[in-house]
Amino acid sequence: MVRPPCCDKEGVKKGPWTPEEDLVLVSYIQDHGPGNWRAVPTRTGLMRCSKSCRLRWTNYLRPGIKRGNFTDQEEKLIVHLQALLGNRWAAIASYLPERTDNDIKNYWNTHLKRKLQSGGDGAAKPTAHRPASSSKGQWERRLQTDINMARRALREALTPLGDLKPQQHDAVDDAVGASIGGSGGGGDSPASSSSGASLCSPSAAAPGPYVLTTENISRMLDGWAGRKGRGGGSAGPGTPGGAESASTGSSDASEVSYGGAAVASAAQATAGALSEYETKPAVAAQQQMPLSAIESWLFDDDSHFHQVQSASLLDVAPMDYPF
DNA sequence: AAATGTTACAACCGCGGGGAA
DNA sequence: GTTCCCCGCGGTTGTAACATT
Repeated sequence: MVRPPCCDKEGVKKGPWTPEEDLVLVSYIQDHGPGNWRAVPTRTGLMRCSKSCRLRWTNYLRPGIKRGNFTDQEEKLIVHLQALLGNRWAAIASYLPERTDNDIKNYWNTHLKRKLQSGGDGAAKPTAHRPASSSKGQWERRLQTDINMARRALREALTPLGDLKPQQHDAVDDAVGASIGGSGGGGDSPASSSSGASLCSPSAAAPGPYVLTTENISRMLDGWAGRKGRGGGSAGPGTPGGAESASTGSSDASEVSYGGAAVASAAQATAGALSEYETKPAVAAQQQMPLSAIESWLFDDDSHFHQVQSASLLDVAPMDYPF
């Protein structure tokens, strides 16, 4: 078997993607669906390696991505999940359906990490409680306490989403359910973390229709058309359409002015077609996993939490988050 | 207004796992 | 059972945008 050319080979372009490249990629995926990334560069003629194509798609072009500011809810959720799961961004991303792992990772590194460091110092780093000198039993007890506290914190973070009773929290449940269904308890959600769960796009979910596939893509393409029409682009090539700037503070698509109608409508069609590829697995995942696992984990176990807490909290510094 | 420092984010790199041959 | 390929993940880097001096 001859190994096909790889990223290192000459002629492979690197750096920011141009709108044209994005368009090529999107239209290819429209026709063939995501996957088989290896074939994408050769079939599209893109001078990019397969990895780069996949990354561009999953982190930027994929329908259902919310860009722009993180809400307080999201922020808290990330902090709690990070305490719970560590730097497993893909797993964390599966709880935030419209965010990519890369986005979350970046946000953590730029905002949250610093916040935690400045606000809470050592005490705010639950995963850093590595027992240098404590006995194994103590360590395990401590770990268990951390887990329970993180669990409780997560539950508290989730609760305001709709003053949810255990059966009512749609958005969280959808995300959580899908992710758990994919991960099978291990926490890792191999193929689904970014492509599966994020596409189950909780239309019923919390704050408005932030990310429907068509809007996302059409905004992007609209931006290209707009800039082209205006004669070039001042926005960086890596941010086609300035989707994020258009959506800063609000993800309401209605705020975006649509200039390039033709391209935008083409994009609508594109996104519509894409949603076929994208939503099926997500729906399947949802059907498989009726998302009760996290619920029971968060809610049913509360009594146990109190037991553990009262037993071991006395000698363990509580996690406190500075926000 | 220019220079410098800081922040935010897109993209790259290397590694490991899973599946097919 | 082994090898190879593809894909996904997490860490890291590069750079544009923004803020400060």
